[in-house]
Amino acid sequence: MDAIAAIRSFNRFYAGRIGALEEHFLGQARPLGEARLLFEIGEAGASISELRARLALDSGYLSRLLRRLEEDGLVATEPDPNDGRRRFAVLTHRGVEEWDTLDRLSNHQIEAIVKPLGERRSAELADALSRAHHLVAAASITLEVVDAREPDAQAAMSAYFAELDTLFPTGFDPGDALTADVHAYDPPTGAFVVAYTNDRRAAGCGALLTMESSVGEIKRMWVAPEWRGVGLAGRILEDLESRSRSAGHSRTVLDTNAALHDAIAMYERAGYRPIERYNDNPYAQRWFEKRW
Amino acid sequence: MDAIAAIRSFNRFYAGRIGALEEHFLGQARPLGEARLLFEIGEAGASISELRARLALDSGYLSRLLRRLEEDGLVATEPDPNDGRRRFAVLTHRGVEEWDTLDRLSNHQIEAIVKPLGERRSAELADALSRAHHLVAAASITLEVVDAREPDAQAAMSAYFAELDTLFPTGFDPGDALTADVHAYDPPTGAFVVAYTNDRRAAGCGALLTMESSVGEIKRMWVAPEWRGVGLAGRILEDLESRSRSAGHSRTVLDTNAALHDAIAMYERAGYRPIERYNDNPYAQRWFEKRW
DNA sequence: ACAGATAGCTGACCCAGGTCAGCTATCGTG
DNA sequence: CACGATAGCTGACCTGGGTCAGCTATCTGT
Repeated sequence: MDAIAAIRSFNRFYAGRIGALEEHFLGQARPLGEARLLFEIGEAGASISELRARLALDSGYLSRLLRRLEEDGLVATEPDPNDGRRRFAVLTHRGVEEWDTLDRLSNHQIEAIVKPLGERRSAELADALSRAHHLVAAASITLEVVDAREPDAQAAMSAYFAELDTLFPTGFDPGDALTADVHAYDPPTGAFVVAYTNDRRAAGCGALLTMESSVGEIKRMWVAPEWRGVGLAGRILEDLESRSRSAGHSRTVLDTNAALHDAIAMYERAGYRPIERYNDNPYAQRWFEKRW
Repeated sequence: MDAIAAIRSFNRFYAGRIGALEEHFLGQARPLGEARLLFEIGEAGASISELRARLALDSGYLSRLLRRLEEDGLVATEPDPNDGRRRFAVLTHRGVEEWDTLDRLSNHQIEAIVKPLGERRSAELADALSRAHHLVAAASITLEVVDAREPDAQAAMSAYFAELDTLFPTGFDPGDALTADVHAYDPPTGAFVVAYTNDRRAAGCGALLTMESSVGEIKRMWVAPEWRGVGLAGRILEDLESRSRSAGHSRTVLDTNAALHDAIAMYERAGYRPIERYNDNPYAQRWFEKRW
């Protein structure tokens, strides 16, 4: 794979250049671990357990780091009023000062690297890195089966319906779709899949239900606008199809609105073929199936 | 700066995702330092001093790492036949095997990250990273004054002349340009500047000489094809101008061939204005000056 | 009210990574 | 041939990062 070689060469180069640089300068004022922790606490503060999760640190190790920052007068901890076991860490005035210093230094560091490029090329660099960032983030989206009544699932479906409402000439009325209908997506005969980003935000969803014993129906296929064009819909569809196969279906069907051109094109690319109307969905003008 | 924010956000994300990943997996078989060293020795082998320079390691530390790899039967060292003080490290058969394993693992690791993207998006990612790589590499090019008789300078000029030869309708005959003429570039009245990449390869050059006591002349402005379009010529020109100012000149002049459209455009952007012919260079059709 | 779970802390310990001074063998130069 | 410089090695030492077991205080569910 050429892509892999490119990524690896980038890694080696970039790690040595920028990564090490940042580490080195962060580590000169105080040990890296402490600096990172200081950064992570930030001006908003954070609960200890949150920090432990975000930095993936051992609880003992984190305790010690915190105590050192406390001794240096950069951080103060206070018990959580709602739960006496938990504690909350905030930056002191001096902590904020050091945070600012680190932040400023970090900016200068990057600026120094980028300065020779001039404004136009810097913008190009930023653009290339943003694209790479977005693509890697997209690649690390994972699909999980959740209960369709859960907040994440409900939010995803709501976003989907809101979008349909603006897209369809007649608008869209979800009716019971968020509540009564969702039992059809319960395993083992159905599934509601949410696509989660690295930071646990829903990037899309899709649902499967069993129409007849040998027929699965795909519904609620949706991808958040910021994650379109990275093949996520295809991944969700594939996931639902494999669940359909596991459920013993011999084919999946789906309906869609003529206004959803991209979706239709995607279904066709995925091997779906037009069939006759199989339901009385007032918003559907096209029906598809895929056999295996 | 928006660019800086983008780069920092990328750094944080990327370091946590790919960087840490690579480190972690490299470090599981054997300590990271050893793994890196193994990688760096490579199938071609390397001299100890080379390794020390490339990995920026303390000589004692490197010695110890090497000895551990030797004990594990992965590396063998042999004295340099030409210089009894120096030693050369090569991978043994088992060393090559482990190298291959690490290499393969590294590929799989990246492949796993990239796989969900599909081929087209992977290629896009690779493209974005290559562009970023190239831009950062361009930004870290440094300018150094060298003796024009040195190999690097000679090579850069030769490449320049070879290019002129293909570009000019009449071809180009350098005459004494590589030898007798270069004394004009000797400091303090002149300067020959070579642009070095991170890995000490010449990416371009430029020269300054003193025509009259108050007039500097810019010559031998050249940028290697792979480094064009990143503002390097502008940097070299600026550097030479500042040297000209320091030398007490009140203006710089230069000549160029009408075929070199990009160069002419660059000179104009940099503030150069057309003047009358000031020399009898048979290859020049345009003459410029810049005053300050 | 009590058992078990949870959050955070402490002590003990380990290892990789890194630095420094000093040693030996060899080389290049006058 | 003697001198200083250079390449590499060894010993001694330090620090940061990290793990593990066990402790205490608190919370939650029954």
